Amino acid sequence: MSQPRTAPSGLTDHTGYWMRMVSNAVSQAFARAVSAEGVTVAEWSFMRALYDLEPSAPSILADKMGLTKGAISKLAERLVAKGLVERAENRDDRRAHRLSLTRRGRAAVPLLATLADRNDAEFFAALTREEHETLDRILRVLAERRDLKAIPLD
Amino acid sequence: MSQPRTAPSGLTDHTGYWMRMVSNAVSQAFARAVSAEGVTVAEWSFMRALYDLEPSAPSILADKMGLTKGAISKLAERLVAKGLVERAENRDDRRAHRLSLTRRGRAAVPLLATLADRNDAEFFAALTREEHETLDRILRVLAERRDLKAIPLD
DNA sequence: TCTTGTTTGTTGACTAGGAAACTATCATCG
DNA sequence: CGATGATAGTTTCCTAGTCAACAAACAAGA
Repeated sequence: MSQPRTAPSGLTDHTGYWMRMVSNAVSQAFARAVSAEGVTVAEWSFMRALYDLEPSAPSILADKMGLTKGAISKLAERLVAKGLVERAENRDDRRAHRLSLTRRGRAAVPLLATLADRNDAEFFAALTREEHETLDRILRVLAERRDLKAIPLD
Repeated sequence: MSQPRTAPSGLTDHTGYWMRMVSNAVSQAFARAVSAEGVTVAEWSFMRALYDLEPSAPSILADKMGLTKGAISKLAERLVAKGLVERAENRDDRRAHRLSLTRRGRAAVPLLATLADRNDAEFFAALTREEHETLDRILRVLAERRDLKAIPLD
């Protein structure tokens, strides 16, 4: 339909390409925003998850966030070092740890949430209300059909 | 509108969150597909760009792909090592190099394009034709408004 | 109980990319 | 011409993940 038979499809012919492009841009913009508060996007995500689930085992977080346990282990370590998260032993099962937010960590969540709100709003401001809703709906459909990790949370 | 005033917005309240989720899933699926051919998603992207633009300077590629010149430098090196890309000196300006696909590299593009087609089709099969078109349109709008690098290509 | 198997989390080796310092080349203006 | 500044790529250091090997703790059956 487009070109003579010899031209292979191009990058921009694929929805996945645009998806990656836009997704990267959103994340980068958000990364910039939260870096002013001294955290990364992954750290925000971790803290927000804990906010609802604490105290929670690393493996649960890994599942919710779609990261490996190795990644969670290191992420938790960074947050502990920053004084935003604390690790406690579990008396019943000493393999399992229990992670929770520190007072400081918990206090930071609403502020970061505000930044996230603002970033999202600014980025998708180019869309009409209807387009935005449609986009949301489609993304959720795709996520559900694919049984992507990190489902609910809230 | 959602909860009482004290609950900060959650991760899943943001479109950017779902975007990252879905985008990662598409990319991962595609990464698996192309890895069978011994290349990564970034390498495919690089090769596909060169397919249309060769011979091309690294800086141009960096611009098209939205990567830093450092990243391109390393990416090119990997592809040269794999025998898929070659680097030539530019007689006029010896700072600038000219990158092109080798015969093997060029030959691989149509096959990889087929894999990309299939991956995209499978992933978005959950959508109706209309939804798919809408999604495409919205993503392109967002990309353009944000003046994202890596515009046309084809 | 003890042994075998499973689960939980950590660690190390590796990959990929960004930021900034660095090198080499070119351009320009005195 | 020569100095100064701009430009093209490379390199180094850092962050952030994966994967696979691992150690510690638990579970369950002989």
